[in-house]
Amino acid sequence: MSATLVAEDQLDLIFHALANRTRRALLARLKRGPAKVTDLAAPFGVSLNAVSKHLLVLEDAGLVERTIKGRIHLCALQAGPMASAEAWIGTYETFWGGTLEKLADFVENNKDQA
Amino acid sequence: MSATLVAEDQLDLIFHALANRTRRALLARLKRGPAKVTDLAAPFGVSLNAVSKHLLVLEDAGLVERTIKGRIHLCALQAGPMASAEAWIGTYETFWGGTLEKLADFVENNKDQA
DNA sequence: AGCTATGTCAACCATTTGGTTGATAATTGG
DNA sequence: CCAATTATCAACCAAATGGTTGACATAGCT
Repeated sequence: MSATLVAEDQLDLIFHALANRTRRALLARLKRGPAKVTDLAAPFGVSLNAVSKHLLVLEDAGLVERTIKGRIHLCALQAGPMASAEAWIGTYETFWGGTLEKLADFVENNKDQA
Repeated sequence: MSATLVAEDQLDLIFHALANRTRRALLARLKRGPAKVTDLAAPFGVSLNAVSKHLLVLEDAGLVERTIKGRIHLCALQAGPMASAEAWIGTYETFWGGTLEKLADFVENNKDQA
């Protein structure tokens, strides 16, 4: 357990975690459900060890949670912390314009299946 | 001009640019309007040179645009590329739940001043 | 018990990062 | 013209990144 994480510290961790395409791909894979480390590594052209390290980074950012059962480490997506990142970026929406309207449409069209 | 930037390349640049708190602070400062390099550097405990390098990173990501007028480099916020990052994160909203509703409220309450 | 599968740890390596200082180029004001 | 301002360039440095290979501990299977 770390001490209370200041907002800036958390943003550092999350944005850094997202700044690598292998890690983004891992997160994308985890959308389809939890997976063990070997299965996560399979589709990538990198070693199991490399993936193991990427998972540590993702865990540090709170984006992946691990459940150890025997020798299997089941990794699950924890998207929650991404909300902070999205909120930060959200404060810039005014500066690229027109987005609030598109957003309104999107929300309108997806209200039911939320 | 670089060759066509694949989406993943662009996300690499943007998330990396946002993964540093000094750079985030620079962007935050630029919300209040364009500024020259010296003025941008002033509030930070780092050298002018360090800020100069951070600005290069931000320019690479397309988040800052520079207008050179004499010896003054006027730096302006270009938030546009953040939309890609927000869109990417947006595909995870389903996984942290309840956000679509909050979003709907937000959009409702800000429709007028959009 | 013994082999195999799972995953981490440790050491190593090249490159990048974020910062520094000092020198240099260019513009501007007295 | 000279001095000061603005900002980059170049070299350097310690630390972090992203990757590797090899060794190790644990857990299952036969």
